[in-house]
Amino acid sequence: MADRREEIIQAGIEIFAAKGYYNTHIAEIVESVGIAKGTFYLYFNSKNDLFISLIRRFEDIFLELFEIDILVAETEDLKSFFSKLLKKIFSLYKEHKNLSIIILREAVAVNEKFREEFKEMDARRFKRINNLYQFLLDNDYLNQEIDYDYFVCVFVGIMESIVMRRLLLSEQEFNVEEAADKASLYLENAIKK
Amino acid sequence: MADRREEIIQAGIEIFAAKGYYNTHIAEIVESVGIAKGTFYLYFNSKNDLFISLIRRFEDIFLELFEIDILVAETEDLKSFFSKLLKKIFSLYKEHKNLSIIILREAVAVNEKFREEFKEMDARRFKRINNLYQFLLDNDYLNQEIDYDYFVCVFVGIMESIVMRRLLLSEQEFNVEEAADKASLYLENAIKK
Amino acid sequence: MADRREEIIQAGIEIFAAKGYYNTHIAEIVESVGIAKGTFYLYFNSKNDLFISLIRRFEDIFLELFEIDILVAETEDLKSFFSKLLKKIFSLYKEHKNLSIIILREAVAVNEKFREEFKEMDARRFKRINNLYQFLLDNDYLNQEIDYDYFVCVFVGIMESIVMRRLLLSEQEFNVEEAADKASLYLENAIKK
Amino acid sequence: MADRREEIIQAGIEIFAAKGYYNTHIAEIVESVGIAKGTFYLYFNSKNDLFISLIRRFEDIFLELFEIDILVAETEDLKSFFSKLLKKIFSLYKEHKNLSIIILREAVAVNEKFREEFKEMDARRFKRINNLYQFLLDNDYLNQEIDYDYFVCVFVGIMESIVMRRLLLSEQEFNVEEAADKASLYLENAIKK
DNA sequence: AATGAATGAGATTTCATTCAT
DNA sequence: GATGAATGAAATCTCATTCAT
Repeated sequence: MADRREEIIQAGIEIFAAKGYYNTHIAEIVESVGIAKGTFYLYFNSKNDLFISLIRRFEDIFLELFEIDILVAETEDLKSFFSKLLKKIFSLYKEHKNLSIIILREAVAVNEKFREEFKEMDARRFKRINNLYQFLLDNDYLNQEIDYDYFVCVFVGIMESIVMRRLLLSEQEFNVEEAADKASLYLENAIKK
Repeated sequence: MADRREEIIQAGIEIFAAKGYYNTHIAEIVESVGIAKGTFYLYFNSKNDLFISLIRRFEDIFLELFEIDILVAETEDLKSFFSKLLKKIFSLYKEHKNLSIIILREAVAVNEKFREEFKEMDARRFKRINNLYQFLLDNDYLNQEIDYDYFVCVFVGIMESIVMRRLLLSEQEFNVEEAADKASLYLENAIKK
Repeated sequence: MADRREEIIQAGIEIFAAKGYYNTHIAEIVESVGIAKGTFYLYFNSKNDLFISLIRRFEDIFLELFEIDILVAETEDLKSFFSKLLKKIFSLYKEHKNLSIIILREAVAVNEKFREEFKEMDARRFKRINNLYQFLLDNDYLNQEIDYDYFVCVFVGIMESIVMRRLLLSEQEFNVEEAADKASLYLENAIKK
Repeated sequence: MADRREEIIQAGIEIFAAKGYYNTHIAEIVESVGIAKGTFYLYFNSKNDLFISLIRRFEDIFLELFEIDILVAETEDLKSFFSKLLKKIFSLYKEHKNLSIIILREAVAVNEKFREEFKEMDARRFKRINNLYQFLLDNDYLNQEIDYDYFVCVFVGIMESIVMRRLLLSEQEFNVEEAADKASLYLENAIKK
């Protein structure tokens, strides 16, 4: 029986990703886990509450991504830096595909409450990307005309567009290596001096 | 009384954008228009039907965007080309902010049916961006390492990320000129020879 | 344009028979006639009113059936009497198949109001069959053990059962001659001295 | 609290019989049972579903009717055979008067789907009456001019006509003994050699 | 006479949540 | 902790009828 809460979260990830928030019913989740409806409410206050937990779960998992210290240490040039970073990012999205679907497709749409949650998470993410920006600045890799806010927008935009269209909406196997390679080429060109 | 159908569409755009598909109820739409519930169903078969109409409306409006012939004619260099194109794009998104919210935030999330509708539209959009790509190729602006699929991903990703974060999720006034300028700089650098 | 009222009645007969009272909508009737909804209400007070008119129409058409004087005049024996009578009856049902469907299938079911209308009609019909009964009695054809009420029940029951199962529910062509022949055999045997 | 499903079925039988399918609303059924609307849908998928269940219930109850083995064993002559059989039939209709109303009055009328359900049931019933026919044939009771299809039509027609007019549409107490006696007289005469 | 856009009461059905066991 | 029958507010959609033109 392990951890009931975790079982529910896993079922939630799978079903929310497959059907979307409003087309997922508590009945399905509890059936999938093999528990009674009442039991669900011992572990979560509401359907809403479970969904928020999934957003948090996403953040927990993707938190480590921008701990770039290790990357930095072993970086020789800008292209290989981006390539390594994107490989990590894409791999994580691929590994947690369902959770990614929930975040990229559902989280902003569902309702105002989740939107706020999402915006806060996005802000925290942006802060972390700041580390990356600082690193690039400090190492004199950055074209001085670049400004921070737009750099993050561009970086996240390219990354999410690839994840969305190559991984989530596509029926073909997502090739992490190739995607990282192609994208890093754009990024390097876009911002190098 | 003008055009009832159009009145309903306008109300739909506003309310779907504000509350999302599932939190928008026919009752609110008809109240907003000032008609009876039954009247709504004279013009649309269902809530679903109205939503689909909004997706189509978006496509109609944004169709012209990638008719780049005029742009092409008056283009001097790659940066000013992108800048002009993005100014047109961003202006249109800003002008149709609510419709944009519906497309970028709701359309993929609501349900499988809309997702299909959205994917088809996305495919048509990508085809049109092909014109842009061909133009760049023909004019020898493109780095030969660039491949088409990723170029479109990057282009759309940057564009949508800026629209999403600067226009839709931000509370501040969206500066079209600035956004087009910054983004075109990245794009030029990213793909020029 | 002939007679609007009659056009509506004809459309009503066809559509009520095909779809039943509650699955027939005024919209369909007026569309079939080629008039506007409002026009319908110039000729009938309500959907109900039209349906009542159809019940009356049935009665008008079937009224002549039990004017047996002519039959009586030319009758030689009981079997040929029944056979001739049933031939007339079955032919009329066949000719007015849709109206018959409405009476036999819908009229009792629809609602309390129609039920009353139907019961009254049934009573009038029974009275007319009385003529038949008197004729048989007067001619000393009837077994004395037979009583009137049950004779009518039996007569109408056999007749309607054949109409219902052979004409209305069956997909095969209804053979009036055969049906009249078979049924008259039973009837003759059942009541002859 | 006994059996919720059964309580709903009993309420359904009563109310459908009194008001007909389209004038019976879920609200009335649940109020009559004393449950909430949602509870109804725990036991039946729809109003339709409940109605189908009632048709099936009718068939279950009336299934035994044509198990004529016992009757056959104790039969001396044709008249007393019919009389006993009809007594059983009429008693059952009387006992389940409301269910009988639903079948004889509503089932064919409501809609195409029920009509199919009804036709299938009618076919099964006819098959069972075949046993009766065979018995009569085997015992050399039947006039050889009689053919099967019309015999069933006549038998069912007489029976249903009596049930309809004497039990369902009449306000007077239905006398089973008398009805069986009268009808069996007709039947015997109609088919005996 | 004829129209048809508009009405709105009311029907069926859904589903997150509760709570007595 | 676990259950699952029961809830009931609320949503979508229907359609006979009206009435200003």
